[in-house]
Amino acid sequence: MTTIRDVAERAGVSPMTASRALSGRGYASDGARDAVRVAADALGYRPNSVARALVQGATLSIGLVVSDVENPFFAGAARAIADQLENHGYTVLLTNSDENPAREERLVEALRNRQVDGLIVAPSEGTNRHLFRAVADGLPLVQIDRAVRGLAADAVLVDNRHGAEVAVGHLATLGHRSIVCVSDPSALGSARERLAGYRHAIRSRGLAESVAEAAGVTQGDGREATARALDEAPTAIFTTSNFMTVGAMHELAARGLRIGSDIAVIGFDDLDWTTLVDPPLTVVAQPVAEIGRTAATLLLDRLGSIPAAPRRVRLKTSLVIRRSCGEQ
Amino acid sequence: MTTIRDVAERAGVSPMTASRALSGRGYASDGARDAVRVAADALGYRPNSVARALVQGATLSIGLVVSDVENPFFAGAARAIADQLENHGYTVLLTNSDENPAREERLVEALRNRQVDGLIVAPSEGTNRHLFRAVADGLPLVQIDRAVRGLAADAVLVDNRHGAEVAVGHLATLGHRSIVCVSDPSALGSARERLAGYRHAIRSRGLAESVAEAAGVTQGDGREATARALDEAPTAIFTTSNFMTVGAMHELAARGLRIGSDIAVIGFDDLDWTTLVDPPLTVVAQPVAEIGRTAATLLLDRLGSIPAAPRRVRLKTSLVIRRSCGEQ
DNA sequence: CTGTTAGCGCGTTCAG
DNA sequence: CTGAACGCGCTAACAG
Repeated sequence: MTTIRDVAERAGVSPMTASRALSGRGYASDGARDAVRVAADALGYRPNSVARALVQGATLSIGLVVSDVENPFFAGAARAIADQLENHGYTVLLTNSDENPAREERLVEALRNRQVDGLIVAPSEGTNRHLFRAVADGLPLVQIDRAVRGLAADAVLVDNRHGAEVAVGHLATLGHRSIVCVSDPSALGSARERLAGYRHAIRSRGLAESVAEAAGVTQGDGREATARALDEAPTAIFTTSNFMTVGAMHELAARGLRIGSDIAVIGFDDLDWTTLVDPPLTVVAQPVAEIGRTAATLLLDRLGSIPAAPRRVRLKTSLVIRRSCGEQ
Repeated sequence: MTTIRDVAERAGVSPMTASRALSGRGYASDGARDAVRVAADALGYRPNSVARALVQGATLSIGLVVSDVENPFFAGAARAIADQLENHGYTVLLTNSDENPAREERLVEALRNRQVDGLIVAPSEGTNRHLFRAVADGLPLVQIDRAVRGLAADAVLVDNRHGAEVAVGHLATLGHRSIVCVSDPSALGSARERLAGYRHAIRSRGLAESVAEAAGVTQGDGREATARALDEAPTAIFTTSNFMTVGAMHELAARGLRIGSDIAVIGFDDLDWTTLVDPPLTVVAQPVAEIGRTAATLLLDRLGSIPAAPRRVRLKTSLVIRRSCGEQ
């Protein structure tokens, strides 16, 4: 490994001059600058960010904790976050919590040991003392998709409740009176809000509510919950996330129920394939990339300046009407 | 920030004893060990991995460069890689190259500056001198999905050529004589191999080959290529990747062509939704998680021992027959 | 504009 | 089993 000393020596200057010449911070004569650059090039010098981080107390890296990058929602957010942060010189350390608070705690601790300058987390429900600790220690933290109650940290969310209300309202307007909700575990903040939206929409219309709550967040859990939901012979299903939607569709297909005619479906989250199925799916779309970009921007703000009051950004969802409710 | 000195002081021992007690390496009396642990707990001590990395010359982090985490194939691989590496104490630094060699080079350099202990890369086609440099410098490197010619590094691939041959053979057996291939840019090694499989299968049967090569790797590119491919009025389409498949299906839907009856389709890569569309898609499935696990394992091997000859692992694909070719 | 000194937090090395 | 000295590669702070 070639160090800055080697470069300085070859260029015939002191390490400090070399450092200044390369970093561009501080003064350096043009001559020195050139000589150092030439030497660095010749030697294939590669600055050691670890050493720099130790002395400067900043690693230019940020930790990202999602529940699962395989979930297209989080993959999309991760992508947008990484792009935005990389533009500002940061690197993203990616981890998956699997919605497991204990695992999340281990990950957050490991990330903090690595001296990340900030954290973006989709908090699992459970004990989140590690997040409170992080905030208490002054570590910039942005939550996405959900927010921990009482945690004084920024959060980027969507109008889950409203989105669900609009979806259920759409179903009701089409004449559905038996609308069931296939929900992620209500422990999740986002699921809870969507559920609340469902409930409010149902009640305000004097309909009977019926919720099948999944045991977990996977497609399999969604399918199992759907199977239960179908006992009520509903005419419409509202699912609270993409994995629930996939699970529901598998169960419907297995039972030979035709979407759009036998039963209406609205899912939360829009994906590649929602326009590929027949009929194309009506969904509540989330602005995934914008969520990621916003989270990154909020974090960069905090990284760059004095702590302000925690900000909670609610982005808009939109009901994308296609044909899975028998529309048209 | 509380350092190991603070802990040592509180425990009434020297920093060295505290270090030994906490790391478990080297001798430490039970008394000292306990006192140090108590002190560390009380102070909320968090070891500084950056300082440790500087002195030990190892960061316990590895860089992952994929073309796009939003691609479910890479998301799945990334997930498996992260899981496996985390089990061994490593953290994954995630980056997206967008199949852009210049960007890939910047990312690899940035990762190396951060002193990653190893690299897992899905190499973009183009100038890969940065990869040759990395290998020359002795940095453990594992390639996934594709391999750079002449690069002495491990690689985890699938039997692309064979997979494509089997797929095209299946179509031919069903009586198709006009089979078109909607291919990713042939610059990509994986696409090239799949294309070669397609060509071989076509030629060995005396059929006419017809390839529509996409301008890029996105769905949009796939759709555009499909539009061109359709000019030949083929009876079957073989696509070389999941994004190509999505693009093709959009174009077919737009033209009102019914899969399975009007035209047969086989795609490369199996995904959530392939069983949700009607008819369900016949595909060449890749063992995504196994690819990731294997890559991580190869890397861990190199991290742990003396360099051996580069290994090239070819994992098996499998033709999953469903109903998009009019089967059954 | 440049060089010197000092130290980031830890672990290696070597005496005790 | 424990401690003291030293250095990892770099830059902040100061002196020149």
